[in-house]
Amino acid sequence: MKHSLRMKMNESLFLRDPELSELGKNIIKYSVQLISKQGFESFTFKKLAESIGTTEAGVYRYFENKHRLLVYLISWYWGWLEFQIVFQINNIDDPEKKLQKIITLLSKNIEDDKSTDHVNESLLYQLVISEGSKAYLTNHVKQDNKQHLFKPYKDLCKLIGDIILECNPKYKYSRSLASTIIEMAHLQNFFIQYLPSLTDFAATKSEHDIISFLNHLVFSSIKNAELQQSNKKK
Amino acid sequence: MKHSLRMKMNESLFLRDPELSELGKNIIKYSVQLISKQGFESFTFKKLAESIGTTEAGVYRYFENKHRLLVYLISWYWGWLEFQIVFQINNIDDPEKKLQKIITLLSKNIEDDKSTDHVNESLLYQLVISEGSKAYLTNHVKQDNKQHLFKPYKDLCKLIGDIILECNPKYKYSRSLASTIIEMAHLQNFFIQYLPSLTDFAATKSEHDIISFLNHLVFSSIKNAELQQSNKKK
DNA sequence: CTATTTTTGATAGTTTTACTATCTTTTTAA
DNA sequence: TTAAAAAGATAGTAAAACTATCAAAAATAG
Repeated sequence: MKHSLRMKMNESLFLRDPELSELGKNIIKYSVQLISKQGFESFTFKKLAESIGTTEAGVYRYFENKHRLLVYLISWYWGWLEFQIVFQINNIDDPEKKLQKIITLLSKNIEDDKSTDHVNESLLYQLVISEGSKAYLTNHVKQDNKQHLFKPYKDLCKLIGDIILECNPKYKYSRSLASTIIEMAHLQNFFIQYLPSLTDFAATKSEHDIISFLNHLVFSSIKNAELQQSNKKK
Repeated sequence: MKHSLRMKMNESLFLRDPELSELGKNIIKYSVQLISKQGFESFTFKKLAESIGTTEAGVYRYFENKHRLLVYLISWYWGWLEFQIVFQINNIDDPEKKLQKIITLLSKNIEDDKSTDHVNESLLYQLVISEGSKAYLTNHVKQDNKQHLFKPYKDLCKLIGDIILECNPKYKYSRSLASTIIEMAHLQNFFIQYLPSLTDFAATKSEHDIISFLNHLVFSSIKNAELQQSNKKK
């Protein structure tokens, strides 16, 4: 039997729920294509409307502006990823193994998930790598945050943070380490593709190197209790 | 005696060197003000021209477009920061102490440096925190990179990476760790200001916590030799 | 199964942004 | 002191980012 996965999205993100109509689903589908291929800056509702075969006004009925649409796509991704993570670590007891699994899921380009028809996760992963931080790097972060637009990201960060605490309940930087893992998995990926000299992986250009790096970084830090106090004194 | 510091900038960044005229210096000065206060997206050459008291065309004589101006400002910052770092670690022999100094310089909001008249470094630091990654998160990274627009960032990354290797010549991820330090010092700063639940520092909102976190993270990883091979097998 | 509501399509228009062009005046530097 | 370079002033274009309106089509409720 086939299962289909549906995210429940924050309603302030859209004017009309795009998952409830063909046009809406097309807006999602084609915006992922266009943004992942040409970048968010050169993406316009006009181009989107043309590639769908509707009009600009049609798109504006679903999304207030292109930034909201971007945040929608990215939130969708975080929600989807959290589900994948929860699913995949479900039967694992060892928190360290959980964390390793998470690092892998964050670092590896994913295949298109057939249970979500209108979203190509592989393209969406590239989109989140290149455009993800633009969701919050705006002068209206505070207002957006008040509307809980970043909840999926925060939830994921908390989930990972809590697993870090399972590994070492005395670790003091669980949230910051969690956000570091998330951001760095993506950013090292971006650097490998476009600015390889900012990484050590120019030769192989392999995600496995990112995974090794992050595992080493994360577990060294989590397991190292002694330094946590002493650094402050220096 | 007063010293004045002058960065030599990549000439593809501008059409006319802004450091060589009053108008040019004003473009730098006021763009830092405007972008750091209102954000890059709402920044326009028209607003800039108005606040300087010149015209849009005047600004276009110096910079091709606002993205080039942004990259100019950010490159200037990386160049300036590298100088600060080289200056401050000059008499330090212990590479670990050097690295600690660097982490501190990256994480702490800086005071306005009087040796650079037309640039307010404190504002520029906020600008780099919020807009820094927009320099390279574009669909024209590759072309920009071919024009060496990101050289100052890469140079800094190499500088830090080399010091990491001084600490432990066998450490395998010096570049990636260096870019992680740079990015995270800024991003945790951003998160503290705008999305504190992504950090562990919501209570104190203090840069010192970021410094402690990064020190712990970095030195745990650098000093932990054993894990470097074993993780691959898992 | 028809009447009513909702959604979409088609068209048009406004304001702002991102630029380009041109000409004149002022400043600078040989 | 004169020519070259820079700055000021003005105008204009193309595209982006919306808003508005009205008719056609589709969904749905009674």
